[in-house]
Amino acid sequence: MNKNIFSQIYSDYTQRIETGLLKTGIKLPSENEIAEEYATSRETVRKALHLLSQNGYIHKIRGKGSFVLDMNRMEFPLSGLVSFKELSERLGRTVQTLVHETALVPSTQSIARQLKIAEGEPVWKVVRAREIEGEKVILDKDYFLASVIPVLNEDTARDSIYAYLEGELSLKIAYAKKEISVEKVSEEDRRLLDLARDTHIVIVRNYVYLEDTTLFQYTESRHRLDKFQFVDFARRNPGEE
Amino acid sequence: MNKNIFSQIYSDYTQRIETGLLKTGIKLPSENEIAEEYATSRETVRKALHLLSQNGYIHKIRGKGSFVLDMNRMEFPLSGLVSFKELSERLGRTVQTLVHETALVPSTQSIARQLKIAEGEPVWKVVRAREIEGEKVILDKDYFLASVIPVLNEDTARDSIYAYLEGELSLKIAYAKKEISVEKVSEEDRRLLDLARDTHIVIVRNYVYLEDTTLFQYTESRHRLDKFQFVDFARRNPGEE
DNA sequence: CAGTGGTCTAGACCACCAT
DNA sequence: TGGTGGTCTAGACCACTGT
Repeated sequence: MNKNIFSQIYSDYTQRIETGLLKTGIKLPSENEIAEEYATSRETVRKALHLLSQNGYIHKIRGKGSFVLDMNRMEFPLSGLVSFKELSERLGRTVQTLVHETALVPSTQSIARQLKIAEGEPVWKVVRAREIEGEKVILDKDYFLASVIPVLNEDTARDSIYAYLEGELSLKIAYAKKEISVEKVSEEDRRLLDLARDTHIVIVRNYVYLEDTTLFQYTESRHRLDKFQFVDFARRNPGEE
Repeated sequence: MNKNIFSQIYSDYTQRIETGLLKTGIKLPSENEIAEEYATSRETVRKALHLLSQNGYIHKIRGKGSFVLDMNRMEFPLSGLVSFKELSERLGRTVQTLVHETALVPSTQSIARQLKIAEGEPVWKVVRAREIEGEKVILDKDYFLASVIPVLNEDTARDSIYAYLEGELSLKIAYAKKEISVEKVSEEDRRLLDLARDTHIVIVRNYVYLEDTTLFQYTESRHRLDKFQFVDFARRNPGEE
């Protein structure tokens, strides 16, 4: 797929680790051996192994080697930039998406502030409820810059907007900022989700940026308390000690 | 401090960005210029810039240059491996720590499972309530492998255990796994925190590993709903597209 | 001691952006 | 066209681990 040697090595190993072909604790071949195997230089191999290490797949120990970590990678509900569709496939659960709204609307004051645009500038508003095993537990409210996305219909909203953006529009998503907090349930939450007597709801605010640093999407993902989980892997940085 | 050239460059720039000396949107010198400035090779500079990019300080654009990002770095309450003490200093708030317990105890079944040790193996148990602006809103329950930490007294618990571990014991913390969820409040929560009529509480479970992949600490950080916030920065990986 | 990963070099070629 | 970052090379030396 990707012609870069280092990302080929990276995905070869992520695959082997995710499928269980390489199990927890297993020692990888040495950097020199992998370099020889791929007929490349050691620095290129190191680039791939560094990425594996950053993402919690392996841990490198000087003088010893690189070892596969056990990070329960199957349950990464919100880490990184993975979309709901990809997630539900990974989890293999009975999930369904109910699209409540797909419309091109002028941005409200609140949304304009989140997306750092002028009030009234057009945005695509998409409201979707996520049903897991028969219960509506997540409410996703997405807002996309209309200047970046020409058309958006309900079918793509039900399927995967990200596949459409990256596939057909070939928009390049670069990075995102996520904020998690807990707030009081709104009237809309009560109407569109199965909440019983809940008083609070987890809110994940997601700001997504393109390669050219344009902020093009703001998402508010509202999760019922008992169905929320977030997993994060972090490494100690050089500057922090 | 650190004799590595790349981490020197890294911390030079994190400092300049954090202090506002380099503001959002500013273009960094080109990689060749920085290399010349530090009398080093371009690949070494690239290593530093890559780290800056991974941690949300800058964004690199091919053909254009590297630019400082605005990631509101002052409010990173839980990202990475930063400790409460470091945080409170950064936030500059009125914070206080109440140590409720500092004891060497045999591990219970539950704790033994979390730390993957045999039931009964000795662990240091530290229970601390965190008071922010007069309200007790966070309850931290730490468990450390006693085989790794010989002594631990209440003074270090009140100050910073991490400074003690990394400074005096020179333990090297390598990575951590964090899990965030929301659960029902416990009787202990009610006793040690200012909760009013809250029914739920945010729980951050933190598993901390050393350089040799030993799991040596398990922490349960229990946050009052309204005082909890988590911020995360994520980049798109090569394998994900 | 040989083998491992960690850092660094001085080049090279490519893809993209501005002019 | 010249400048930028992205990838890659073929070496070098160092720090650490094992035997």
